[in-house]
Amino acid sequence: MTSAENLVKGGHERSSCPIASTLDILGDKWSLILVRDLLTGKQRYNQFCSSPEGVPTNLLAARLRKLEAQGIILKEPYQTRPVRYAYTLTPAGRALLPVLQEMSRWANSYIEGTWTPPEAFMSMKAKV
Amino acid sequence: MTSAENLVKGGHERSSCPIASTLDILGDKWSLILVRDLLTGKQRYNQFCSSPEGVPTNLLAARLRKLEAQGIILKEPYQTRPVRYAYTLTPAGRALLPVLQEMSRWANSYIEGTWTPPEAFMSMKAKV
DNA sequence: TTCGTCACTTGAATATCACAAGTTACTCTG
DNA sequence: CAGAGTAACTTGTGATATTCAAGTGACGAA
Repeated sequence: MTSAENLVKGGHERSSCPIASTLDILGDKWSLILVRDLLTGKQRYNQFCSSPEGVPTNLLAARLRKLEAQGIILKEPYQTRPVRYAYTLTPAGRALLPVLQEMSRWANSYIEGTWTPPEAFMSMKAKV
Repeated sequence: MTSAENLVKGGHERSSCPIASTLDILGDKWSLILVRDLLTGKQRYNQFCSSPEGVPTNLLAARLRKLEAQGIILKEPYQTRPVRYAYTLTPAGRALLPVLQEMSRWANSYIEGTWTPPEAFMSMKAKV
């Protein structure tokens, strides 16, 4: 059972369709890229910046803010002096793993030239 | 094995990551809504228009064109006088079913108020 | 004191979006 | 045959979002 504090905060959904609602929250070019990076161990602003897709830094900041507000990621300082932040996935964020795995499977089958993710990623189980 | 004619035509991908490549093709607010409608039996322009999300007609036309160009959907006249068109999914399009199923599962667990899709949809197998 | 790094902001140009209205081709009704 | 209706779009306009480049502030190291 999913308790209330694990729920994502949607804004103004277009409909109650689960697919449409998911897209309202994650349906853009960058959000799921960030979730991918977080699932594969990246935690810091600079690490996201240096992913091969090259997210513009203002969009990165905006997306991180939005995903945090929605309860998909968590921002915490992991040191003071100077203060540095680590971003991590909430249970809701980690639960997106199967979506990304299916996307990978699809791309590997239907888009030429996509690399196959590490076996570790494809066989990973979301521990929520 | 997937033969060449079943492959999707990506434009200029940001990277060879299968997730990023998928998002380059489908990472917007409307494309997967259309795939959902097609998977659930809708075939015509007006039917897409009347989905509860209310896609603007200019975007609908643009997305249909794009998805057709990418090889995810097929546009065929199903009658002449007057000519009327039916849109259907290609094998690549049908293969997106598991992605949508996982999105539904995620939304049902983590977004409050989403309706659960018909059992028929959730247990459907993509016959590619 | 100057340099570099991290984590962002700001600004300007461009692209995309939503909303409303119009168009074309045809059929159907009276 | 005039007028209304429907399907499948297209066009125009203003708002919003995205990209690209550059700048900022806090700190730490040399």
